[in-house]
Amino acid sequence: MPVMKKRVSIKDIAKQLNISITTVSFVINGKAREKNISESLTKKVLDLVAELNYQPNTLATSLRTGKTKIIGFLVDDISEPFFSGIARRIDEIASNLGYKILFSSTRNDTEKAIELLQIFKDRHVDGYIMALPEGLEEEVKKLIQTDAPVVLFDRYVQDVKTDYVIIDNQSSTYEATEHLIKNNYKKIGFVTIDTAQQQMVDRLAGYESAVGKYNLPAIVKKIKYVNSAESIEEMIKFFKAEKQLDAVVFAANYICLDGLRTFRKLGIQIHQDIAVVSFDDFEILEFCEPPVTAIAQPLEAIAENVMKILLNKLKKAGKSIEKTQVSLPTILNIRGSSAKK
Amino acid sequence: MPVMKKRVSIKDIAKQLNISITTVSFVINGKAREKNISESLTKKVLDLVAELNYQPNTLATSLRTGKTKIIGFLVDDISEPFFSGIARRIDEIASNLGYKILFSSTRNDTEKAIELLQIFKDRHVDGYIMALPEGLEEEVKKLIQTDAPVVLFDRYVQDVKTDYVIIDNQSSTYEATEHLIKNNYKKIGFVTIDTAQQQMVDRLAGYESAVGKYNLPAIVKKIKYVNSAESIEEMIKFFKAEKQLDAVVFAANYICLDGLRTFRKLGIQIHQDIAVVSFDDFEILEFCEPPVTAIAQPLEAIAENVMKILLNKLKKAGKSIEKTQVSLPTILNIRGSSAKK
DNA sequence: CTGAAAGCGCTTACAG
DNA sequence: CTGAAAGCGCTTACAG
Repeated sequence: MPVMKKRVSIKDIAKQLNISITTVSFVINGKAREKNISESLTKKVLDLVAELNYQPNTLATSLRTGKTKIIGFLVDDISEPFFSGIARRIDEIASNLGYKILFSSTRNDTEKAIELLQIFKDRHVDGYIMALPEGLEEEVKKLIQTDAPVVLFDRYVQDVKTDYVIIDNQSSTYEATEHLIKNNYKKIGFVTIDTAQQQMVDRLAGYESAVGKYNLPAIVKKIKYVNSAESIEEMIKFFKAEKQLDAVVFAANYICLDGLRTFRKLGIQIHQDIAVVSFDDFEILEFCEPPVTAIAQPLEAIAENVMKILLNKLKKAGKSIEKTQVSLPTILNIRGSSAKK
Repeated sequence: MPVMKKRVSIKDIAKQLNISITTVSFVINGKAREKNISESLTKKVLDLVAELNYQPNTLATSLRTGKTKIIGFLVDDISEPFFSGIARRIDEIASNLGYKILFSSTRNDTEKAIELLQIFKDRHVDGYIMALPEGLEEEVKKLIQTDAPVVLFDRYVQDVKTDYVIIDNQSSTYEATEHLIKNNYKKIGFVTIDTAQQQMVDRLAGYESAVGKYNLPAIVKKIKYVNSAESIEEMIKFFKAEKQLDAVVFAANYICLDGLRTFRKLGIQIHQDIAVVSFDDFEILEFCEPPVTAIAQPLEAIAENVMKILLNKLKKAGKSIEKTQVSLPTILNIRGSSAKK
């Protein structure tokens, strides 16, 4: 029968050394010098801690200090490569500093998103990182008003004053569209979703200003995004109706993925039938024939900036400090799908 | 200046109603009837709880009860579709029951894995779900001996008696290999990693018994897996050396992915130059030209079985109950890459 | 039917 | 230099 080892507590340490738990606590928290605890006693405590492999109970510490060293991370779908790439890097940075990330996906469900935010609060996370889901604007505003450390990325909301890290969406699609134009494409479509999300609005604006500048028609399809299957249905109709298109820009990775699925269903050949550019770069694009040109977001830089801002806020907890807003450049990875016509 | 709202506590409720916190606690925890608390008082408490939007402090509850309603989930890399697919379903089931999952990736680093396990312990997770990382056998054995609820999946360890959910690896690769043989392939390679992980050993065994039965040669490449780049280097050498191969089975998704990358580098055409079967099915396979045949693991069923077992253990906490071991069947998704020669 | 009190394992202001 | 004690917000055995 296995013995249920009782965890050693700070009391056990104190008792064994015949000192108070106060002293033990000071030593453990590195305040020995500050509190003028003798070197010899400090060493004794540290030795016993090591010997018994004492680990403070984080629950108790958190209850007492109000800090949990947990950061909540909320996105639409963590299994999307854009989000999981950022999540990965954020997790790395956080781990090195003793923070743990609580990852959650809303699956585009506002109800669920609110619930998850509540769970974060319940779990007393120290900070929040979010690609703000639609419908959560008010909740997040309230959250920010309590001086909770919140950093947004990917999207921002015009009337919510907060810290965020985004990329330059408008100039990215402008350049990508111009790239197609310079390669002699003249009927360039733009497939996006029907949303007020600022980053999508900006991407559309970039496309529109590019075709506008060269006096080309703006052919835009806004999908009412529910799920992949319905999205493909809508695209099938669109591409059947717009046979004159010689190129298309997809406004985000999941849209592009559904676009590629649509092409497969319709037997449309990339480049041969239609040139393609994707907003967001992901592995499948390199496996297409020919590989697909993509606007790549700097995942590492986004993650690093988010963490830098958040950690800074965590240090100055409570005090309303200046909001930091960062916009990063993207890279256009040019591949066969957009080669000269 | 935003007001820092102080969270309402059980004390506030009690004070406002002029009753003890004991009574409030009983009502909140649904023990009103059991404790013979009058209906009218119960209603009053519930009403005030709703009005003030009182949420018990989970930290305090956890400290007191020793339960956190958190489950630790540990795999090599959560961004692999096999793991993220399972994670997704597990998260769904857990959420519905008020559990939260702490997701972590070891990145094939034993040190890091041990550290993460320690974090789980520190955070007092109620249970553990793991695709047991190599080098963690001893740690996990110890963990199980403390009667901690642990459920493994994907892999199992011969000499660790525990609950697990796996698939029938051996017969899966046997069938897949036989499928190639029946389609007239005679020089079938098998690319795996150099490991003692039981699931990989079993997959190899299935392949070997199939080629053995049909008197075909066993051409096996065991990669010393470090990272994707080195793995590709090894495969380039292998495929250059074994030009006679007319088919290949990749033993796992990440191996297959590196295999496909290798083909791209070497200009090898799927099916035309070599037939391909992948263990694990993932989206890129459908985007290949032609699409790649794959052994699909039943992600949903794996997740559901894992959770069923774990929840069962959680209920009977502490008591050493019988170990449950489940083996599930796979599905061979036949596509163009393995069509008749 | 309801409540006072102990205790989960910590941290820290205060006292000496 | 060190310690007794209060308190974080809960749950629950015990008492009446």
